[in-house]
Amino acid sequence: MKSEPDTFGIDHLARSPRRSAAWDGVRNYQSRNMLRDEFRRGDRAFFYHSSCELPGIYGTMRVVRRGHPDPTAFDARHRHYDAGSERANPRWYQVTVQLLSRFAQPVTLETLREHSGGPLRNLIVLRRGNRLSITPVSVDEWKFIHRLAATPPS
DNA sequence: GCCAACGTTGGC
DNA sequence: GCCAACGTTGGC
Repeated sequence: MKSEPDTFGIDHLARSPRRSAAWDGVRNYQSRNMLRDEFRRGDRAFFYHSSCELPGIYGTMRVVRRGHPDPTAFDARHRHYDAGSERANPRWYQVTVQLLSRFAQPVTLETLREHSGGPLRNLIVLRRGNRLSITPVSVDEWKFIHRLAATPPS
């Protein structure tokens, strides 16, 4: 799951109550479908920092609440307001995540790329032209990236 | 700041 | 349904 650390990074999550926060503001239909339909309580996710000095994976999270309507879409004063999303028929969804682990060292995009011909050849984040902020990760990819981070999978 | 690569919008 | 214009993402 990607986020810009200037807006909401792993430090923000670490300082949130119960190290938990809503993953809101997603305004892409493919990502919305994953938030609404595919996430389950207990699912794990990487926290990826994008559009920053050192893009890459900084830690892991757990989903503590599955998909539910994103309230920021209903708030006319909010940056992510969408008049097309009504409470009776919500357009945008969020999950609640909780910080699980922070990597001692981030696994940078550059490091991920070093394995784009091998174990990470199917990693969607590495795919040219990928524009999704939320992408699935296979169990093998999950384990391999933990080895790169020198942190045991949680 | 630049730019490639996408998604969205809206006229037709 | 097509497609040009525009907006966004995100690495560099």
